[in-house]
Amino acid sequence: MYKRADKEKYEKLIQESPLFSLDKKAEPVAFRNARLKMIENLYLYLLSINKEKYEPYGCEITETANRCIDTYDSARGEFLNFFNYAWKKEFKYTKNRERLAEKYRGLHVSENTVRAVRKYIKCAEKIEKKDKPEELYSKLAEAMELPVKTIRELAELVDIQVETGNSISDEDEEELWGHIANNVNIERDFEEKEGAENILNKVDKVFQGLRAKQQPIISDVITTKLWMCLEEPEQRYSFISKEVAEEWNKKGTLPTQRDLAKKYGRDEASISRTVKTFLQKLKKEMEQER
DNA sequence: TCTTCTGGCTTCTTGCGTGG
DNA sequence: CCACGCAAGAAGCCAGAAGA
Repeated sequence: MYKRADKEKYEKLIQESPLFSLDKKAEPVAFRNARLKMIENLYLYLLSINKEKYEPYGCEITETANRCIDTYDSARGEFLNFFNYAWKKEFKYTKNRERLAEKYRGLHVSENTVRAVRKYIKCAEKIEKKDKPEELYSKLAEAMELPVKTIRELAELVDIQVETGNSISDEDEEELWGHIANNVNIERDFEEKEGAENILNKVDKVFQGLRAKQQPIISDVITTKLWMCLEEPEQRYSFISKEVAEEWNKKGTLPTQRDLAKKYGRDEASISRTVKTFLQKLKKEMEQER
C-alpha cells in the first residue's frame, strides 16, 4: 500500500540522519546507532513505497544499505539517491537470480557456475560429440582449466537445464552489462576484483579501438551504466566520462539514453544501436580470450 | 473501502527505407 | 556496407477510474 505521508516521513528521517557527520573512530557507539537507525529507516522507506514487493527482501535491503553506507561519499550528492540507485540494481539482480534458480529446478546456482555452464556448452560444441563422456570430460577439464570433478557437476547441471527447455545463450547480450556490473560491484573478495579489472580493461581496449567520433557518446553511456559500480571512478580508465561524473556530482542524477541522444544531436535509435554494436565488439573480445 | 483495470507516460529497441 | 532517422513496438511504472 502506498502511503505518501509515511514515505515523506522516512525521507526526512534519512536526510536528517546524523550518520555522515559523525566521526566513525571518535564516536563509534553513536556511529553504530545512527547506522542501525539509518538501515531501519531505509527499510521502512522502501516498504512505504511498496510493501508487498519489498517486504520479502529485508536481508538484501540490509546488505545494500550497509554497502551504501560504507561506500558513500558525500561529494557524490544525496545519500538517498545513491541508495535508491543501488537498490534498484540489487533488486533486479536478485530477481534475476531467482529466475535462474527456478530454471535449475530450485537448486541454488551461483553466477560463476552459470558462466561456467555457458563455457561448458560452448566448449562441448567445439569438441566432437562422439567422444565418450569420460574422454570428453577430461578434454573439457583441460580446455577450461578446471578439475574433472567440476566438469562432471557442470554436465549434470546442463542436463537439468536442457530438460527444462530453452538454451540460455540468447540471454548473453542482455546480461553483459549485468555481468560487468555484478563483477565490479557485488563480489568483493580479491579474485573477483581482479576479474572485474580484467573486464574493465577489455572495455577500455574495445573503447580505444572505436572511431574518435563515437568515443564521447560511448563514453557517456558506459559511464552511466557502470557509474554506481565503480569504486574510484575517475581514475585509470579512458572510457570514463568526466561530464557524466560532473552531472552526478552536481545534481545526483545520471543522464538517460534519450538525454544523451539530445546532447549529441542524434536519434535515440542511433544511440541504442551504437551501444549494441559496442556490446557485440566487447563480447567478441571476451570470447577471443578463451 | 479495497481491489483490479485501464490508459498514459517514459525509455529503449526494432523494422524498414535512405543516402553517403 | 555502414550510419542514420522515422515510426511503431515492447516493457515497466504509476495514478486515477471503475467495479466488488
